[in-house]
Amino acid sequence: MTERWAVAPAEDGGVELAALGPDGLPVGEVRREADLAEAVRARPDVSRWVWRSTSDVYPRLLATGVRVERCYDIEAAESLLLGHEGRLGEPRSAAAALARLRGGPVPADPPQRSAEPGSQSSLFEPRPVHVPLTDLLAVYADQQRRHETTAHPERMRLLTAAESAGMLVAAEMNRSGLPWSADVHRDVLHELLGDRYTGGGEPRRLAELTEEVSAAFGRRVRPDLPADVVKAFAQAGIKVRSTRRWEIESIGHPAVKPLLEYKKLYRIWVAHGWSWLQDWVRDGRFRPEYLPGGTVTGRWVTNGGGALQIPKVIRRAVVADPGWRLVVADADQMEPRVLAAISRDPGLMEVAGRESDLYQSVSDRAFSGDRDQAKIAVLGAVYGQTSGDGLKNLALLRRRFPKAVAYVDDAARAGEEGRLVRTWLGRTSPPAAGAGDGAGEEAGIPQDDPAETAVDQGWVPGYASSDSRARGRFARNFVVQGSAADWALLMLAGLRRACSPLAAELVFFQHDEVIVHCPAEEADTVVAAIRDAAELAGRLTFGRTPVRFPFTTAVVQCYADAK
DNA sequence: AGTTTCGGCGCC
DNA sequence: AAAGGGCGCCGAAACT
Repeated sequence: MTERWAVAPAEDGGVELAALGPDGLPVGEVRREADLAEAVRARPDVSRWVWRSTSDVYPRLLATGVRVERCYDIEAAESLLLGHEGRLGEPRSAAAALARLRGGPVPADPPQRSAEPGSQSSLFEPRPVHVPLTDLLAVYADQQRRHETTAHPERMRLLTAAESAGMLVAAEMNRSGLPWSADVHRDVLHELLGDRYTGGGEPRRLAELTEEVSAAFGRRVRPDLPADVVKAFAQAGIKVRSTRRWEIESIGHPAVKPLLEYKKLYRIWVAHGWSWLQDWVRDGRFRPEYLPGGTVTGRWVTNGGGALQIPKVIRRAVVADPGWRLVVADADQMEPRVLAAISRDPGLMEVAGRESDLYQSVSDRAFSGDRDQAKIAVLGAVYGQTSGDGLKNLALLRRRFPKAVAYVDDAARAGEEGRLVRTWLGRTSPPAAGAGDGAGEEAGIPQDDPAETAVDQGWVPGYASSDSRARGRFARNFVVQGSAADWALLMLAGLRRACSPLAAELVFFQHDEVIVHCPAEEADTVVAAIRDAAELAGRLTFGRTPVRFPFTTAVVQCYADAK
């Protein structure tokens, strides 16, 4: 049974519904019913719901305990299709898509809401322009057509389906939250920072370190002010350009040690300290708001709470409920495995076809067993390192894995030349600023005069400007990081499906890592489900490939115990 | 006074 | 000689 229906909340609080045929066109009349959640609950055989926006509709369903199997998120798809068409930056709302279809004035997208601690998802957001279901269906039909005009229609269909699945996962995780012990968090803070208040505001330990730094310099220095620290070093006869860790850690000065300690703890204090706890943790759950596809590469971001940057020491506060466990799963060397899959480099596919440590295998083949050098080389190839050991090692890498390096080199060249690059499934890089025919430009902003721009950027004929080199590095990374994000979406979708008959819940996702919260007796099932989802995602995303996608999994009560 | 940018670091 | 990619967060500094 693969019934597909479209649904749209109506302006009067009711709901519009339509059954869709295999061709995606409505079958029969649009129906009106009184209640969104009831309408969906009454149709358990529907396997895919087509709607404008998951973040608009799905939280309302979840609030009444209704889950759906699959959806098609029209606005998420619009964004991906626009991107593929090289028109990223044009408004992506359903109302805008409709206006483009009908030839009316295209409304700008509503401004992005900034983070608001504790806000219950998107329930109270200002309403977007309402699009009646019949119009929504016109946009949907047009999108189906546009899928067919892409380079790989079957991949694009998979991508919009996967992004939609990600939207479901995100909405469910937004609701469930990450189990969080405020008591443990406070213990950690006290252990690291000491008492919270010492008159001035800094916790005790930071105040002590400020004294130590000042004593070392022989004058009052505020370690949290880079300008002050640079000046203090200068007065001590040491020239530093900044106070970055890598720049000052090798300096032989007594202020360095307490200064670095201060920076580390200061970071914890301001980003994940007591006020963070107050703002983001309620009823034993940390509830960030996940935004799938929030980055150009398709990686997720979170809106507030910094959920994707939880410091290792703070992870002690992530604790399973009594009788429950956290299944923490981390994909092993995801990016080079993805590079193997997309480049089809025979040598890299061979080492990525094993579950054993990929960097070790690469180093055995090309770096005389020096794993660290191999890892630096691989990551340098993916990130576009242009100096240091990475560059030297890149030559070794290129000799053994020519197709893999050529793949990212080609992407880099495309980026330098201002061409678009795509992930394996077709997510597309944004056009370079000032490039293209103006379709992707902001209205009212004139394009730079090419000659003037070239002068400004120090462009010399025959050489890439620093700007174009930056675009090259971006594009090089984009194809790998983005294709990895493609794969991760499919993995998440599969895992979500496997968990649906269980009590287990997905509670955390961070690029290549997932956490499932489940009753202890389900843990083994979940571990197996993760492994299966990863392998299935590999086949779905990349087709037939020898590349394996192993996970390291740990069944723990506390996140910090997983490493 | 309010808004934007910068510096530095957290995560992958 | 030479800046490795993607993000979010915060306070301070710089701005309007």
